[in-house]
Amino acid sequence: MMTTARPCTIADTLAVVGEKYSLLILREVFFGVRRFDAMARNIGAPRDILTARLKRLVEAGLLEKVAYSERPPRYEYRPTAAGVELQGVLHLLRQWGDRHLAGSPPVVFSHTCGQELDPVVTCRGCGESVAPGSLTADFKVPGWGASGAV
Amino acid sequence: MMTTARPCTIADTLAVVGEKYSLLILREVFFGVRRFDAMARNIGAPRDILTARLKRLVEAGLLEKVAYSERPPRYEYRPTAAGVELQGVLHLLRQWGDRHLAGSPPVVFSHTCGQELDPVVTCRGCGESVAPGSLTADFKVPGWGASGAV
DNA sequence: TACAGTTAGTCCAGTTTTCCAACTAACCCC
DNA sequence: GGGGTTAGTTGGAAAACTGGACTAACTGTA
Repeated sequence: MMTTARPCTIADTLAVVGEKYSLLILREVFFGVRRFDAMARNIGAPRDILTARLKRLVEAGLLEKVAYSERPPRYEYRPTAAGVELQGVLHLLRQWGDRHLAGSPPVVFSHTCGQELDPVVTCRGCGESVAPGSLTADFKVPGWGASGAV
Repeated sequence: MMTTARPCTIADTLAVVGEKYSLLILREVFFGVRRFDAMARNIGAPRDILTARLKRLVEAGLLEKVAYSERPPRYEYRPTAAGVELQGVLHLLRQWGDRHLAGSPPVVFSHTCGQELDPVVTCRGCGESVAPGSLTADFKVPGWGASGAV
């Protein structure tokens, strides 16, 4: 009888950034907002929750806490390289919402190429977009499915 | 005084798929697991929570509930086109975890091109990858920042 | 010196959500 | 009739979230 959940990196990643507000903290940090008060305002998160989330993100290596004042001690939060790697997730979430939810986009991004950003997930190997059905899953853990198209 | 949170499509999207287990439901559905019991097992989610999440995802148009048995009435959950569009998010979350969390990947995906999938977010306009700093944000709502690099 | 303002939190009581296990309902197969 | 499958529902305890007030250590202004 199967009693544990599927071993899964997506679930593991969500254990780090899947709690309420965590991805919104990263959003703010990418917008250049790096201080506690401004984050609390922009996100609309309770301050104690924000404290807890920042702590978690620092521990997980997505943000680093940097002093910008000695007295009184004051810190700001900067994205690490690992944190920056999650920017794509935010682009895709924004794209999905802009496409499927009511209302006009509150922010538009322009790429250096001059075009408005429309993000596409591609395969690094061949450069083609990753279309549904273009993948084969190979499960490495016994009991959790064989190879199959996704 | 600013009292409301930043208007943001990312936050709006997370209101739909940001609750605990929602993205894992989509993961299962993409693996072809479409029935309640199997989802509950594979995700490890409480059954009442699963019920609530499935309801929400159906209402939001990400899944559709399709009868596969008349008597007794039995339904399965299939991804809609809008649901499938979120697959990229899962690929990126998995990639991030495979890179930054301990343990070896429990699943590996192969693209039709023959290579192991390493997803990259690119700009549809120019085909180049979306590197940090290669974007300019243009805020459409007054009071929420001017143009700036991201 | 007094006083308002800024910044980064902490604390608390009340509400909401989640968790877990058990239970129901409607079937099928033997 | 008994056991197995499937899709939920229910209820009580535990955990998380909420909003607001509060602290501490400054800065800048009059």
